[in-house]
Amino acid sequence: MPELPEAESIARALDQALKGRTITKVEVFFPRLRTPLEPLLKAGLKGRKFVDCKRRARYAVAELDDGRALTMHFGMSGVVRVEPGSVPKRKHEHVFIHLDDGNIFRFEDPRRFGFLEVQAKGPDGWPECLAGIGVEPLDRAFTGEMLYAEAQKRKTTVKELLMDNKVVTGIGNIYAAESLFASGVLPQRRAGTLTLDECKRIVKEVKRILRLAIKWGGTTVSDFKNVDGSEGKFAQKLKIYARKKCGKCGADTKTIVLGGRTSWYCDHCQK
DNA sequence: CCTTGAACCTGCGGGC
DNA sequence: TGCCCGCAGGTTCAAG
Repeated sequence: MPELPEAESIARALDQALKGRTITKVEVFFPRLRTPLEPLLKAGLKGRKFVDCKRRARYAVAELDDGRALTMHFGMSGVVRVEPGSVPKRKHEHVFIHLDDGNIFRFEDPRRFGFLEVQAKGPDGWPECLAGIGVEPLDRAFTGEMLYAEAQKRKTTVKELLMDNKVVTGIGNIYAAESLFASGVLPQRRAGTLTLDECKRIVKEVKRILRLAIKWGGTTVSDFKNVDGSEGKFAQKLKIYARKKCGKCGADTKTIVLGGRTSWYCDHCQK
């Protein structure tokens, strides 16, 4: 599923496709995703206009002209499209939001781990469900010093720390693996053993890889599609995730399960 | 507090 | 051909 680069690609595309469009009808074809979908039907969306769409963590937040926001998360298998009504409904498309230009915003999600709700905005301008999440990895506040301070407090591995949304948001299984590989740090290293220099290197690589992945439209492993239907081209740039051979030295990669997730590494290139 | 493991789902590929 | 198992970009909740 979409990690930060995929959510960013979706949010940017939706900003273009939805901005200024008025909602003419909402249809729901399944009772629930992660949460029930009835409230969406009863939210009074007809006649509301989209103002813009932004990303926060792995959420895309489409703001409405009444101060509320259509807030979405893509779970493991969520795909969003904006297509004409003439395109037949796919099997796992659970929500249609019809627009005044004849297009339909469609939310497809086979595994239904996704999230789609109309939320009131809190004092910080973001929907209430986003309160309490960690720092944005591309923000200036995410520094080597900050990561080092967090690492000192914990007994977990560095990979689990990078994937902890309460610390830093949006880094999932793919980009944690790629960032640690690029940093030369083993994913199973205890966070408390990291030096400040290593934390600085990890932060630098996280930012570089996320920016690069955004540039390539994210990573498609199997399900993910951009709003225009294209695949995430960063899949071709992966050096370690789901690879049999290390993308740098060519040695056989190894895996270890950390926090319940398969973690790929090269014990020659990472220490 | 923190850490761990299970649960929520469908689809796909591999082994038999 | 079909069945069973394990696994997949995430998040949340209960239990220790």
